[in-house]
Amino acid sequence: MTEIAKHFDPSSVEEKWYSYWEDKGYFYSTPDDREPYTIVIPPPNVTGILHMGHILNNTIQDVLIRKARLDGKNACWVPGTDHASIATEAKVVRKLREQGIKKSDLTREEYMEHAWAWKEEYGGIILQQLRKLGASCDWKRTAFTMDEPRTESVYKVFVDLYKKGKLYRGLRMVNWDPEAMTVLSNEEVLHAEENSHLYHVKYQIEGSDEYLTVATKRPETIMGDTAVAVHPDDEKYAHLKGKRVIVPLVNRSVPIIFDDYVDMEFGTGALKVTPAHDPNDYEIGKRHNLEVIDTINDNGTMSEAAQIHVGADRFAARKLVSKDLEAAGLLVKKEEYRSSIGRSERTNAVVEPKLSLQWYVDMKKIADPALKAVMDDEIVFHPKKYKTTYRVWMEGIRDWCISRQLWWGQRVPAWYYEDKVYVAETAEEALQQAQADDPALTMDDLKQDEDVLDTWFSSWLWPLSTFHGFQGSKEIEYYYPTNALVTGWDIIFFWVARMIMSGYEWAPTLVPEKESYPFKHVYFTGMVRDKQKRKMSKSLGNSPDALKLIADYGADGVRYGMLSCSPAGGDLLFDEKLVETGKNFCNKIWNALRLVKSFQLEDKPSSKVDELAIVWFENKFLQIVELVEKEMAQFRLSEALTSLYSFIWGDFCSWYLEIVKPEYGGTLSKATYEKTVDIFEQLMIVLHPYMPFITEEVWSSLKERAEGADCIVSTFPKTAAYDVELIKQVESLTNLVTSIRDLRNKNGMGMKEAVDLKVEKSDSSDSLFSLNGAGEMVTKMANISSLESIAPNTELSNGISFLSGNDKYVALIDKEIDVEAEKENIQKEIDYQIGFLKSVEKKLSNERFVGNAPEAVVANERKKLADGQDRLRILEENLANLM
RNA sequence: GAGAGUGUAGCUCAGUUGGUUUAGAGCAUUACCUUGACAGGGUAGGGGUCGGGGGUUCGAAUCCCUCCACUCUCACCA
Repeated sequence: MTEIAKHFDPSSVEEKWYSYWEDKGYFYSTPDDREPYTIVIPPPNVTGILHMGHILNNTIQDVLIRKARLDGKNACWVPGTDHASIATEAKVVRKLREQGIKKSDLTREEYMEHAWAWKEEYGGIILQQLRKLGASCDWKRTAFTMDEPRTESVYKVFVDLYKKGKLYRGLRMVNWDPEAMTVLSNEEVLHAEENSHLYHVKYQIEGSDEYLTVATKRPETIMGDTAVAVHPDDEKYAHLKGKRVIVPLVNRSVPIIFDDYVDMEFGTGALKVTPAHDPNDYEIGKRHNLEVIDTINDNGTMSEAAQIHVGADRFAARKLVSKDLEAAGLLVKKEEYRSSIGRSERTNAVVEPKLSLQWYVDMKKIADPALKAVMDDEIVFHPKKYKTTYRVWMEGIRDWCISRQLWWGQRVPAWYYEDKVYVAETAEEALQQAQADDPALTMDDLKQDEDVLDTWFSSWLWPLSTFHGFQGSKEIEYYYPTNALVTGWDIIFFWVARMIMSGYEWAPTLVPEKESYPFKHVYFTGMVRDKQKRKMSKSLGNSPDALKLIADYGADGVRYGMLSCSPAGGDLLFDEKLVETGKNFCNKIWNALRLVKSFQLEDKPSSKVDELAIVWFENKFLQIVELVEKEMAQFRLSEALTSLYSFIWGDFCSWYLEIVKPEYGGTLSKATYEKTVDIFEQLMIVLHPYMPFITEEVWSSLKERAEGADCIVSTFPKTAAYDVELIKQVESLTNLVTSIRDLRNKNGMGMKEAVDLKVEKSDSSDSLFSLNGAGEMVTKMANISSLESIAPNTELSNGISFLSGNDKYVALIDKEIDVEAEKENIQKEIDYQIGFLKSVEKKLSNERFVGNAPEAVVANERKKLADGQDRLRILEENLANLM
């Protein structure tokens, strides 16, 4: 026998098996006759590195994929990365700045060269890291949201939507990020309450000494005021009808207008109107034909139009204007005020409302089928509660601003000539369109839109574009729709909802024979938090280094730890302790292998005990397989893994192996050994999706195998009927063994001290011990010296009586019995039984219960009563014997 | 402002259409055992009136109402 190391060493086997699997092509999928099982990865940022969220997310996907593979399906997990327009651009700009290069000094082409170089250098690191986790992705299919097929898809979709009138260019109030200098979608703005001030400012009424006081959070926008508004029903201001006020500091005369929007109760009931820098003011401005004066530059500094403090940052300007107002005696008061501030998700800059011309998708025109699909469970959300979240958002859906003032991304496929717009997949097509209007036009006359598209405008096509759906590939007909999507709930609107909409928008034409939804199930994972429930973040430094974790505990240990604390959709509190449990579990399995391999074999028939252990375990195994299948079908992976953990640690290691284990120096029958290897092997298959490396390693160590007969491609056991009675009877035996161990414990006896066990004759004890091997099993496991059946109420000296199930046992021990302690124990049990019987009797004496409850429930209560009475009687006898 | 969710053992959570021995698991804790797979092991124990109150029901952790506490999402009045 070859020497097996005492501890499992993950590092030595993980790399070996991963490259073996890859070499064998087990991860690769091509369409064939089998049923497909498809998952597309939520593409991580191309320049990102593996963090805990990725570990969670990708472990779950790998479990699903490996299970499908074992189920004989054609499993295909498509990996890829996202170009992450704004995030990557921010990183590239920062790096260039560090090198002393300003983005504004570069041409678009030069900049893109730098960006691609960055992508080549850092891009894909995360995909290497996923391999360390054991992710069985089909790497040949690796996609990138900005590669050629995906870019082509984006252009096709843009043109298609434009032609269908579902995409337009419009002048609107947008969310402007002055730091990234781009517009943001509503979803990219995060609102939170922050401390600020409310300034009360006096505006002089033109041609009068009277003043009107308005309240504002943003005095720096005063220079852009083009009206002051009050409520039409507000009596305090009724006399101002037709009057005008002088805007402080810039001395502009503006009208006093009357508008329902104004809340009479808030502040002074008078509102300064700045149509250029507030969405509501903009609406008011439209209603009253007000001038729009944009006083803030794209970078957040005051523009020429502001007249004063030109060039100062908006927050500096706020202080300056406040001082100016105070100096002019126009600042009535400045009070503390708490209000919600919108910040850019990426740069954290305070978002500036701004009037701008951008491209939008008209979401109301594509939302309906996507909403219906989820409401009707055509697409199933796990957990269900996100259906409501989804519904509310979809019902109130607003148009999606898709253009961004960045360079890293897909450039908007629109070309302009004077006031005409030509939307086309290529410049040539755009020119053709233009020439239809004016044949004299050349390419030089057309100017392409400077903006790029939102990253999500490429990733929302992911389930279609990864299979080259827009290129007319046959593959999509095989793989679409995908089976499951596994992602965090935080991107339900950014990504999940939009993918569903894109599925229903294009699948009907791209794959008309297939269902249109992009995925059947959506498994929303929670956010990974630390033990103190804080979000894991770089700045807090509370996020463990994912790779170090894998190096320290092994990929299987990390996968175990991550899964065992991850209820679907609920946030999960990550604790390194759990990963340690996973590592210990590997070690336990490893030592079970060591034990099995250490058995000395002999060609002899299996013993009765062995036979009982084997038949019991085989039945119990089927029960667990059924449970695991059920749990996995409901995406309760954490529960399935826990079931397997206790089954392997408890039933297999603590019971099965201990039962068949030969005495020290003894031998095991070859037949039992072979059965044990079969059992062990089956356990490795069911555990494989969760812990792929150790299972493959153990599998390969258990016996010699034919080329290609590997655990990863074996067959998951089928569910089948099992003998529930047998399982129960063995459970009675293990309970009996436990009772005897407890008895030894309580009497300070070691495992080796002699115990003679007597069992009182009864129908149930007869039945239990007529089970082949039952007596031998108890004898071996509880290490008793003899086992005998006795007639009820036999007098025995120095015996301790106890109950197991409903049967009375007496243990004769060669030791002084602590009578008082024993009495106390029995009395405690008696008290419990009395309490128990009371509750049962109460139920049974209630006529309405007996009359109304289902017969089975009543019968069960009667059995509970009878059993309880039996037990109470025995306990009382036992107590009496001690007196 | 609107909506959703949560509250069960010291901690993290199960508890699947209301009924299966007067509530379960893991971790933590306590006692003991342990030179023959594993001290990262084993055996056993203690610990909860299921957030409070009310209701429906023969029967409620589970359904309804109400209150309390916390979390999240969306929308926002200067």
